[in-house]
Amino acid sequence: MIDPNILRTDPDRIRESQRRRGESVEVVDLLIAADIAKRSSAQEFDDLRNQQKVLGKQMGPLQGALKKATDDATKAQAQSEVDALMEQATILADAVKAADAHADEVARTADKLWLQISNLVNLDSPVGGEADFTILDVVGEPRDFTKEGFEPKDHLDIGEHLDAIDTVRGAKVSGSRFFYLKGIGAQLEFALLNLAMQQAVSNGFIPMITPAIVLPSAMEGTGFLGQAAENVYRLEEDDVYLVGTSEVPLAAYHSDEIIDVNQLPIRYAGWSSCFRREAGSYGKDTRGIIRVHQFDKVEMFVFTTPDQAEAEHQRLLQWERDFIEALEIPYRVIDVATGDLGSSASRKFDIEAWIPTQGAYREITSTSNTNEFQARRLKIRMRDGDKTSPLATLNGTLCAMPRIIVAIFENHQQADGSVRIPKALQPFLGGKTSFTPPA
RNA sequence: GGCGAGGUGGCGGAGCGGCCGAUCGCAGCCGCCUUGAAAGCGGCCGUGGGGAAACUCACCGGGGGUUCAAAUCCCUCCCUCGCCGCCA
Repeated sequence: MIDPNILRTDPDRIRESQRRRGESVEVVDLLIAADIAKRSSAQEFDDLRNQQKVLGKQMGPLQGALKKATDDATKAQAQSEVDALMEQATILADAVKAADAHADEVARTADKLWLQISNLVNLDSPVGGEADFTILDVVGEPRDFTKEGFEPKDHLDIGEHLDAIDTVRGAKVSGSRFFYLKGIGAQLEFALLNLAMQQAVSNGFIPMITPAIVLPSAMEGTGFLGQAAENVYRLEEDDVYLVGTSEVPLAAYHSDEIIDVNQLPIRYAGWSSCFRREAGSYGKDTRGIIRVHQFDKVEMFVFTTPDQAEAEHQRLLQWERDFIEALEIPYRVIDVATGDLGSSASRKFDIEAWIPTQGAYREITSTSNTNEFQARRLKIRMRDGDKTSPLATLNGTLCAMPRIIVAIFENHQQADGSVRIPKALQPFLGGKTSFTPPA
């Protein structure tokens, strides 16, 4: 959620953000009304409760006096005082109960509306839908296969030729959009994991292996139960969720905590399986492993101060670029448009790798600045002197396995069907320089 | 899965149903003392909401209940620890 003060002092900023996202603007007005109602009903409850407490404080001594009374006159006197007080208290108790129930209800309404407000978009983000991104940079030269004299094969052909990817058996065992990484394929993933972790650690990240199942509070807190909910697997029986990214367990790791500002930034590199329902993507990327229900990913996640968030966002982007460049993959960087940010991000940069057989750049990493949005929901604060305030969280993909493997296979394939191994990866593959089919 | 014990402020650890947002110790902060430090002494020392402020309300694992009044009694769920069973 965003700073409630903005709602009270500058609601137009929120309206503008919602408008740029293509989301409800009316909800802002509903929320303003609900916010006022919430505060006034809470005030009513406070007052009544205060009266009840004041009354309650008189009750003890009075009953004590009643007990100690020896003669009938004082006893009767005390008794009548107790009775009168009790009568008042009973009436008040009902009023308190009613006010409490009302305040609760009103607060719930307001809270629910708050969850419908997405993070404030960064005003520098391009406005529009999925196609309205701006291109920030293009790096590397796509290979000219015509000039090289052969037709590039797609990653699945290559993967099958190398006996590295098996989607047929994936589908047999688990259904469509599941796959096996086998032999070279599995080794490649381990090599990528090690390269990614080595880079992350040298950049000050703490490696983390996270749970892949989380409670609703973690999902809610990271903002994945809004529009993104349809893509989340839920285990009904236990009321838990499979994470679509380790961003969720990493963000929630410090939930309900107050972190000393001197410890920031805290950087984690999380490794976990990721699960996505891919609802509403029927027919898209049905071939190969570009869009799958389960994959592994190394994710960078940072807790920092809000004033450092934008600079950190640039650093995350740079680290993503470093990794892609180490793998010698041509790519471009895009500034994602407001309509395609997701509810948590204020700004998002995607890196898209060149995929030769598609003649297109396809998303392989994504880094988001969520400012204080997730931290507010997850109650993660920082202590600066005697002040506590929400901190900022950011996330960025370091290495999403299937898509990186796709990019490596397609971009580094050779005419003879082998795949060249980029230098940076060779130390993690026993010094091997190319992938060839198993004997 | 079964039985037992327990969940209180950064940590430890109290808390007859009203005087408890909570005694005390440690850690931390400020001051005094000291050439400096330690010790000692004095003070401060949870989080959040509302309010300009005075002040006020909420929170003692979560939720519900009893009561005029709940950290304290009842129900329920969760978690931690111990033992047993089962499985890695």
